[in-house]
Amino acid sequence: MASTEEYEKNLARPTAQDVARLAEVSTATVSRFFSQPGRIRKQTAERISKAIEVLGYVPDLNARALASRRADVIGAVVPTLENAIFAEGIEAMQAWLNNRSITLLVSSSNYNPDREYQQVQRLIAHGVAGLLLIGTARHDKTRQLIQARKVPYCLSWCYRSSNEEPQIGFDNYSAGAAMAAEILARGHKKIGILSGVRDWNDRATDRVQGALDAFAAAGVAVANDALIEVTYNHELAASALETLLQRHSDLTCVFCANDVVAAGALRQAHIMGRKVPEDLSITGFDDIAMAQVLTPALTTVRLRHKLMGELAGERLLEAVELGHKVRPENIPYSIVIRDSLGDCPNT
Amino acid sequence: MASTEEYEKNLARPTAQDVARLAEVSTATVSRFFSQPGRIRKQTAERISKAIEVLGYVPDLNARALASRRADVIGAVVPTLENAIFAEGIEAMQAWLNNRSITLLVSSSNYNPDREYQQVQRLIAHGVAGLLLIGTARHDKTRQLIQARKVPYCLSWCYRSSNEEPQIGFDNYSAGAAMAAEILARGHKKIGILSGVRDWNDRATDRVQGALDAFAAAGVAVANDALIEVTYNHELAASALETLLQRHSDLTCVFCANDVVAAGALRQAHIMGRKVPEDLSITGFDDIAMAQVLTPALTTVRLRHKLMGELAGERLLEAVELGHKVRPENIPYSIVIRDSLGDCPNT
DNA sequence: AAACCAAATGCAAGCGCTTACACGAAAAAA
DNA sequence: TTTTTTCGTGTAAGCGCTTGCATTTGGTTT
Repeated sequence: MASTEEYEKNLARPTAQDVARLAEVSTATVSRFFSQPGRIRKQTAERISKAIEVLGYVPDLNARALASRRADVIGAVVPTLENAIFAEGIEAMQAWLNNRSITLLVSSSNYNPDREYQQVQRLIAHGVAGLLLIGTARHDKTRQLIQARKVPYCLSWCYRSSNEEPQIGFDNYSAGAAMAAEILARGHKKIGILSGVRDWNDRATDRVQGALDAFAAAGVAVANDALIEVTYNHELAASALETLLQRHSDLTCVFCANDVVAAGALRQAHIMGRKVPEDLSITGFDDIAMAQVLTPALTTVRLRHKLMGELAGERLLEAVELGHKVRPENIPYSIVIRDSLGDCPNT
Repeated sequence: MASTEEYEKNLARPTAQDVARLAEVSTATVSRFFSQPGRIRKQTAERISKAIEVLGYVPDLNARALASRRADVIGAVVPTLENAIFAEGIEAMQAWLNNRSITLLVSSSNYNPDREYQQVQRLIAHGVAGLLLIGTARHDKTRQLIQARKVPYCLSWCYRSSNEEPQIGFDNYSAGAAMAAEILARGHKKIGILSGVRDWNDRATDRVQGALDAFAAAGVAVANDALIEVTYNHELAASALETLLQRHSDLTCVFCANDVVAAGALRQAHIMGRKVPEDLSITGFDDIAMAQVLTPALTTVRLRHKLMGELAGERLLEAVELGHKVRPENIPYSIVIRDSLGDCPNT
């Protein structure tokens, strides 16, 4: 029965056409009801409103995007949502955008530039009006694609003054140096570093380099084999700390490039019977929620991930609406002194 | 200069039309190049392929969705990505779906049923082919909307045999009881509970109820004021534990309905000088990554969040393609015994 | 009451793609 | 060879919406 099918279909997905018919107006008016409600006579608006209600009409955003040549969607490609800093930032950005009825389309690259390119392509295929990317390191073709499509975009979680591209994030280099200064101020001379994987990751690179340079400037040398790279993972960090202490049992402080690694290190230090901070100091980076609940509570660099997410939403939307580049922002960090960093025991 | 504009526009967003022209075929063939590559002569396919490459063509998924009446998009509404269990599960689901070139559109309800309804509406407006929701508690109108649009959906992170709807998740009630059994097996009689907020949250409700019933069945009463509800937050959990111990200083074990709360409790116990597990045992729920890095390492219920995410992706896609309901799955949990649960000290 | 002017609506042409249906050519069967 | 199939492709009619332009409407002004 074609008629039954059709009836059911209409029941299932009422269109603007249906609304128009019921409200006795044209589809143009229904369309304006959404886009420019002020331009519609109150009485008409009520009829439309009632028709929408009665039919359970939900506008088709795909059709809208196609017809209007713009989508109320902004895209983001993060390395992974399993990293709490990205989850937090993205969550905040999404909340901010949703309140302005724009959709955030998120996808993950798993720290892989090839996948990032694919995801960017996919987001562009979805017609995103703007794009949030993480960090500065990526394939040229990714940048080219974005520029060719003239999609407003910005980099996030990073802020390198040397970079021309719009960035909303943190100066990881300087933050790394600042934490190093705290460490130096407590008299530490034998220092180890647990870095994140720096390949294709400017945040990890800058954090470590900032610290390294600060140590060097103070005349404190960090041996090559006193720096170990670890992927974002507690257990690997734990065993890395073990290696570090085997190589250099005289370390009094370990600078960790993120809180997850620091947590693993903290755990391992405990297992190895090194009291933190009495025997060994450990510092983190990011100030994720877990940092303050660890024992001892983690001294770390606080980065305002949520603020960053909101700001990114705001600036990206602004750029989309005004049609210019994203206004960059260097978001200040701060050092949170808790318990895991103490004075150098040999002093 | 209209011609310049047009030129630039064409440069920026080549269409299937442009590809067709360059490859000297019709747009129908270009379309088939994507949807049924096997049906195209190799030689033709190569011309199209080259044209796509040359122009940097990216298909417009909005137009595709409109014309084909189906979108390669599945939607999910989670309470929040800041909760690591959801971040993990969604990440896994997304990875699974992306590998099959379907997009996962995620949004957050912030544990608010009204927002959940809005988000579902938004996802439907985007034309999602399937929908993932968390838990069983929601507004009726949300369910009605989904059913009216005939969108395949499934509930996740929960599995209640009493529920008719397709679910892919865990039997929280029974898992709660299982952990309670472990606690009872170690001789604990004075037990406190740190629950999640149970209102509109069936997972928290079931976990606690399962434990409560198991305790009762063993003749162990949990005083009304020995159960405190806490929102998902370390600090609140810490102060809740403090309250709990003030009210009942003789507690030997605290059952926590999630790991984040357990982490806060662990921290607070340390601050209050109660040794875990010698003086006080604490159990968690979820087995998030942090659980094993805490000191002492957390005894908790392991839920396979990633597996759940992948399975949800698989089953949802299957349901979309085959046009039937989602095949449900009760995913087994397990108890992970680590250090935070010990024998009752008074034994 | 006529004349005028915003304001409110309708008309209709697409947006970029998919997909019956049709059709000619090549391959298989007769 | 002729007749069927099969295959590869084109034609063209939309999908549900927006929007420039034309038209109508209702309220103001004279």
